[in-house]
Amino acid sequence: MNKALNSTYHHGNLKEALIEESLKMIENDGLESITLRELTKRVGTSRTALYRHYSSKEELLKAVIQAGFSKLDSAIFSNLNPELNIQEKIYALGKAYIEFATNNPNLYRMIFGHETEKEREEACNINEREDAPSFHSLVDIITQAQAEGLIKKDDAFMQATVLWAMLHGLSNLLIDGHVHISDNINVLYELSFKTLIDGIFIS
Amino acid sequence: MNKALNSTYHHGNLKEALIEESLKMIENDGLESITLRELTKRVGTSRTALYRHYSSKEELLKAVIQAGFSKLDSAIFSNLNPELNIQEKIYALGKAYIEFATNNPNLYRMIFGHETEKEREEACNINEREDAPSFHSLVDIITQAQAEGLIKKDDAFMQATVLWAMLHGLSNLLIDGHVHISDNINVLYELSFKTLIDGIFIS
DNA sequence: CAATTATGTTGACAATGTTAACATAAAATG
DNA sequence: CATTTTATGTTAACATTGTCAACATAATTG
Repeated sequence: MNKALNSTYHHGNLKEALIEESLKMIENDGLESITLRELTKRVGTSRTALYRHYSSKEELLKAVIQAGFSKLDSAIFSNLNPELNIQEKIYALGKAYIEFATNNPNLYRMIFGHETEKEREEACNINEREDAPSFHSLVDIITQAQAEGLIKKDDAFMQATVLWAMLHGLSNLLIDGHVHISDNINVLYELSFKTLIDGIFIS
Repeated sequence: MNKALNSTYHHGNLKEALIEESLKMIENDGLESITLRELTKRVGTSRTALYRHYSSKEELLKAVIQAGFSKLDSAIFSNLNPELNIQEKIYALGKAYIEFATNNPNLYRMIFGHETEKEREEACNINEREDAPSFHSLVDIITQAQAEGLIKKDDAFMQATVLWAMLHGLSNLLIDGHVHISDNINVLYELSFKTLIDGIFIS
C-alpha cells in the first residue's frame, strides 16, 4: 500500500490484488460482472497485466475459487467453540456453513459451480482433491463421535458426505431461490438437524 | 421433417428445434458450448433467426431450463410404480432423482444453476414458482404418509425440503466431482436414505 | 389479388478474452 | 558499479460472440 501513491509502473502485489478485487466483484455484482477490463481497471493496471500472473481468466478464477474455499473453511471452523460436545459441534458447524452460503451467495455458488469441463474430468481422475480440507476435519469429528458411541458405526466418510450433501443442498436451494422461507431458515435447519439425529420416518 | 428437403426459407418449427438442439448441445458439450452461431448453424438457419422467437439468448435458455425441469419431473414420477408403499415410493423417487442428475449432469447443473441475477431477485419476490411441480407432489406424498402414521407429523413442506435438499446436495456433489465414489453411488444413496429414516446419531 | 403479418437473412457494431511486440523496472551477475 | 537478464506492465490488434437495423421472403388475412 505504501507504493500506492508513487508512480507505480509495477503494481507490487498484483497477483493478490486481482483475487481480492475479484472476490469483491463477485460478492457485489456476481460472477458475470467480472470482465478483465473492469477488473484490471479497478486494480489500476492495464487490461493484460494479469497475464503475467495467470495464463487466462479461467486460471485466475481457479485461484479465486481456492481463496473462496479457504474463506468457507475458516468460516466453519475458526469460530467453533472447542468446549461444545460433538453433537453441538456438528450443529454449530452446519449452521455456520449455511450462514456462510446465505451471506455470500455469489461466492458460494461460484466456488462450487464454476468448474470447466476439463477440470471436472481431471477431478474425476484424481482421487484426492484439496477442495475441502474442512471435509477431512468433518470425517475426523464423526470418527471421534463413533468412538464415543454418539454416532452410528458406519463408514465415516460416507456419513460425512451425507451431512455435507444436506448442507450443500440446503445452501443451494436457499441461495438460488428455490425455497422461499427467508425468515424461516432456522426452522428449516432445525428440522434438517433433527432429521440427521432421528430421521423423518417413524420406525 | 417433411419440409427438411425443400428449399425452406421458413424452418417450420424453429422455436422447438432450438430447444431440442440446445438440450443436445448442453448434454454433449456443456452449456458453454452453446453459441448462437453454432446453435443456429446446427438447426439450419441464420444466426439471428432465433430473435423472432426469443428476445435474447437468456430468454432461450430460460425456455431450455423449463424443458429441463419437465424432463426431470417426468424422470422422477412417470416410472413410479403405484403399487409401492410410501416408503418404497420415496426411496424410488429419490433414486430416480439422483440417477437423472448423474445421467444428465450438464442439464441438471444448468436447470438449477443458471439463473440471472435479475431472475434470482424476481424469484425472491414471487412466492409461488412453477419450478418444480414435482415438489408439490412430494409434499403430497409426505402429507399422505403422515396421515398413515409413517412419517413424523411436522411441517410437510419443510420435510419435503429436507428430502429435496439431500437429493439436490448429493446430486451436485456427485456431478461436480466433489465426491469420488463413482462405483459406490448406491452405497451412498442407501446411507442417505437410512439417515432419512433413522438419522445418523444414536439416540 | 392486395396488404399485412410472421419469419428468415445479411451486414454491422460493441464488448470481451487473448496474443504479439514493445517498455520499464527489479534482480542477478560480473 | 555497470550490464545483463528476468519480471512485470503497456499498447495495438484480432477473433469470437450477442445483438440490432435494414432488408427479403413466405404465410395469412381481407
